[in-house]
Amino acid sequence: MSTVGKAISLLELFSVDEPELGLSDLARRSGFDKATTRRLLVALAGHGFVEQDIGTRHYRLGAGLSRLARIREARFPFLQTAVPLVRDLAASTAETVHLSEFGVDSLVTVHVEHPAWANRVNIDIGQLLPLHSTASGIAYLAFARDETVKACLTGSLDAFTAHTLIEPAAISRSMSEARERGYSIYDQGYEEGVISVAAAIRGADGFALGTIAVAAPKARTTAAAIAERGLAVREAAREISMRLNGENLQILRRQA
Amino acid sequence: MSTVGKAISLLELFSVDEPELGLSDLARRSGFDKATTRRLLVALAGHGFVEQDIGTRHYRLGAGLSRLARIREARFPFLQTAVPLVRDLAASTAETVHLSEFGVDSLVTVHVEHPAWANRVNIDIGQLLPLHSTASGIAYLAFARDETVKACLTGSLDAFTAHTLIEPAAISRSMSEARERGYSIYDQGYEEGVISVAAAIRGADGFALGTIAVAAPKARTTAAAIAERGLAVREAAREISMRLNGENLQILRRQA
DNA sequence: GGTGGTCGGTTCATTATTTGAACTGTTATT
DNA sequence: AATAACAGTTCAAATAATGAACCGACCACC
Repeated sequence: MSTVGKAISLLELFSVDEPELGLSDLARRSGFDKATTRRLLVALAGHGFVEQDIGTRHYRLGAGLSRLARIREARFPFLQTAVPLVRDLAASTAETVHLSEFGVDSLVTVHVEHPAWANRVNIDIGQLLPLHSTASGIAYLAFARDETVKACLTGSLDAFTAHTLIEPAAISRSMSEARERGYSIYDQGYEEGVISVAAAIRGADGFALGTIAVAAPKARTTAAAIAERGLAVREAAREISMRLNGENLQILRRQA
Repeated sequence: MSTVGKAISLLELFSVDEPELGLSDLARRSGFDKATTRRLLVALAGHGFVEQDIGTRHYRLGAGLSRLARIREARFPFLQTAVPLVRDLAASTAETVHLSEFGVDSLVTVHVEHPAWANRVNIDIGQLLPLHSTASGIAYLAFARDETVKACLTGSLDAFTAHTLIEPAAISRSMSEARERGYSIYDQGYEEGVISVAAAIRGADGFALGTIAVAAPKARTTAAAIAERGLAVREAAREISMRLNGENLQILRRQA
């Protein structure tokens, strides 16, 4: 692995649940030597990618990341555009709504709205969603580039529950359905007792950029609710796509 | 420079004005060899820190950065907390309001609200603000750790205009004033014709984390307006600090 | 329709950086 | 007072990064 890859995988050890980690802990979890880990952390800290708590000496993600993320967001206002619609959808469905963006080979959860219920589906920001076993994943694949689909379907796929689709043919069928319907449905593919609907947010080229999804405990979810939510999520995704592409056109026009 | 540092300095070549860059361009600007640049980009792309436009083959900042920034933001909801108050302040002052967070050795602009005026102070997200020559910088230094202040005052300081303070004694005096008043005033220290007021956003330990500032064309700014804005910005900073530290207490309580 | 310039991307012998076992010193626990 | 876990450092050995030269593709210009 390249040194750069090692440094980044250190960053990826941080999560919403464990936002601060000590040196030894980082070394242990990454598998790198303590000296190596420290050298990488110092390099990262030098550019503000991590910062160290003065008191505990623990490390956490730094402001440099916020800076770059905001620059990205300025060019490509995915969050800004989508979050209000995620909120609306969360309000109208009273279930967990989450927004994801495609990165490397899975979907990255970038925003979540949770309902007030005690019994609800909990999703953390930063969580990675596999493509073959989630409603979001299927919705994404339905409008993804051929090479992305192929990369996903070749190689063995993990079965997280008894309901997870691991046959390429079954996944393809599910994708086709999602494409026709405009939204995907996945029944307990990633976790028992959770049913989700999702729709793809698409770029100007028609390919999927990310997804918006509603996840709910299966126990209180009727078939009618699924159909209703499907339409709502499809509508939200369409609206986000439209606003995004409108913005993009403006940007291109300004550059020209 | 470490390989990691090189990779990060590639990322830092992207800005709001130039969010997409080609390989040769990146190599030229970074001073690295084209092959090196490419290797670094591939490593970064492997973790979603950059992505490549399929059409133009240009590179841009990737979704992996958004992911990590959101994880950071979940632990430390600086933006979420501050942005509404930045908006309020922008509405009431009708001037440019910007929010910064400290990173490495300068302040990083993480949010900006611009007024509708054609003649206004323009600030980009991601822009770095020097500590000694901006209202934000002085406000930050007024409540910064001694070592940060010392690091800033030792070494030669750039004079951006004829008004920039470059004497450590003068800067210290300005800091003291800001500390007593609760906000800083800087008259054309970074750019001619711009006058700003700023106040420090402080953590639970009392030290500054970042700043909120109002910047306006000097031509339409009266002394009375400055005083009024000063109080408003101080109040906004106090409110943000309170909300942040309240949140932090909750987080600590949850962990205990 | 050739020609020179630039682009993105690749190769591989040379070179410089990264690595990690062993070390110090500090702090919390028993 | 002993133990253990922690953060951080050192330096010879091992490994990964480097960059000049290369390819093919594309574009503009004479």
